[in-house]
Amino acid sequence: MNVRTRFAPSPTGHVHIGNIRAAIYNWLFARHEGGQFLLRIEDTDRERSTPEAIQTLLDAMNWIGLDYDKEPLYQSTRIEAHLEAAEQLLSKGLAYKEDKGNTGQGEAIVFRMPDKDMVFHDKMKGTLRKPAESLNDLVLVRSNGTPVFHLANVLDDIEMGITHVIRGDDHIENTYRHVALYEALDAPIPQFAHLPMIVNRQGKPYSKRDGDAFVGDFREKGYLPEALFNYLTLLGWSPGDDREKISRDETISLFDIKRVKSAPAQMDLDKLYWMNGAYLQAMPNDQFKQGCIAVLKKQGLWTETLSEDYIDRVFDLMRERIKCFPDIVSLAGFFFTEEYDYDEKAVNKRIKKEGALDRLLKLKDQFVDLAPFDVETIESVLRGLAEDMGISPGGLIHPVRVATSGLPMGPSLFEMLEVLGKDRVIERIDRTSARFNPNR
RNA sequence: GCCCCCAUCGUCUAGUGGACUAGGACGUCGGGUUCUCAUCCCGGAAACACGGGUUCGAUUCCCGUUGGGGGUGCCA
Repeated sequence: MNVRTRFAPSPTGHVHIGNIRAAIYNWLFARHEGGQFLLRIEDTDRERSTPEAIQTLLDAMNWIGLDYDKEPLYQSTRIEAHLEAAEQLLSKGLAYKEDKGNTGQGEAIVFRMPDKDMVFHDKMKGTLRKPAESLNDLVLVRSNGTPVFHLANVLDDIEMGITHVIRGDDHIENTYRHVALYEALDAPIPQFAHLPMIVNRQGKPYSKRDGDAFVGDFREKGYLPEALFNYLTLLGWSPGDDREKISRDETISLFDIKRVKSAPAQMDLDKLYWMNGAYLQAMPNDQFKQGCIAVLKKQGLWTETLSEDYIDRVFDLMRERIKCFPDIVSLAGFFFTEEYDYDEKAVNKRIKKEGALDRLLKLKDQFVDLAPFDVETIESVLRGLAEDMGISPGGLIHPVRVATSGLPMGPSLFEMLEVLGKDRVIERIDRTSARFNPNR
């Protein structure tokens, strides 16, 4: 069978995370089956469907890696066909005109639901049925002459030759009615699969009010498209074994719509963050560098004069500690500016303690004449001084770290100081000392 | 109200009548490695919503209850 699926969003300027997941499943199914994945843009709401909104949609799909076959079909080009089909249903007696009297604009065209229980087979949920008496007739064309979603949706799916409709399970109710429409239109009925929704912490459908509801939100926060893709893929589906980090190609070959869960799933941002870290760790060095640099530039921390050697060494130090590109700013910003912030708690604990500054300055004195200023010499001087002072190395290590980076944690201190360089280390210790000296 | 869908650790899930003292992952807690953080390693706590059936035997099948969601639009 020649499988053909589609993604049919209405462009609103944002792409909802639930919609993109539905798109992903359609895409995966089509790719797995060697079929086609098409895009239909439901742009009949001219108010919202601006060129920018459409571009946002296309960008989001491109970013997360959903390529589509053929040119997108714009629903607005199909209105004539929709109206014509409604007329035909009318002439066949399968629909009727009605004026509820409250519009004053004319008569609507209403589809007469057949007097029988509606049944369809859902690829995930099994056989679904609904009694005839619970299905009302369905408006196809409004009294103002515009076709409604149901008519347009079904007609366009027929036009595009869609064989499998994979969508959110909020559409189950519609499907009973759509099936009746397919029959009335004498068109082959596609297979359906209804995905559970993505819900928020309260178990309610994920909405924009929950934040992080749109693809763009994750992109802006520096998430990797492949990580989001992988995470979303696992939100409702699993390969059946313990694999979790699964490449795109592997997912395509493993994907089975029958293995999609039928219960709603909740976004777990912690796990997404973890997965992003897994992809970041696995990425080639150069790509990692470029990603970090992009964020630094955005934050105004980047200077073109930095030597290649310096940035390589910084990124080497940070490589294992970063799970999302923006982390480079909070964890390593001090490598790129003298105006780094001091962590208040760390300062209280390591700098403002009795005698801490004196010890720090003594260490600085040792640094002044140190040559070379490298990991080995720094470490031996520091440990030697600690021993002379009768304190543990940590008694010096922690204060220097806070003084030179502002942070209570970070990369290996000796390497960090070496990369920073002697002059800057001394300067930073002096500056810190002046700033927090109580006797000033 | 009526109709439809759903129900395993906090979260994502494995599980399709016995292999389950219910497995994995994220998170969390404890320990180890270490100059801190991260990584890594070891270990712990943590779930089959409830009640009836069916069966020699139910997480697994059926019914009901409860809870959540959706629909019942001239919205999509």
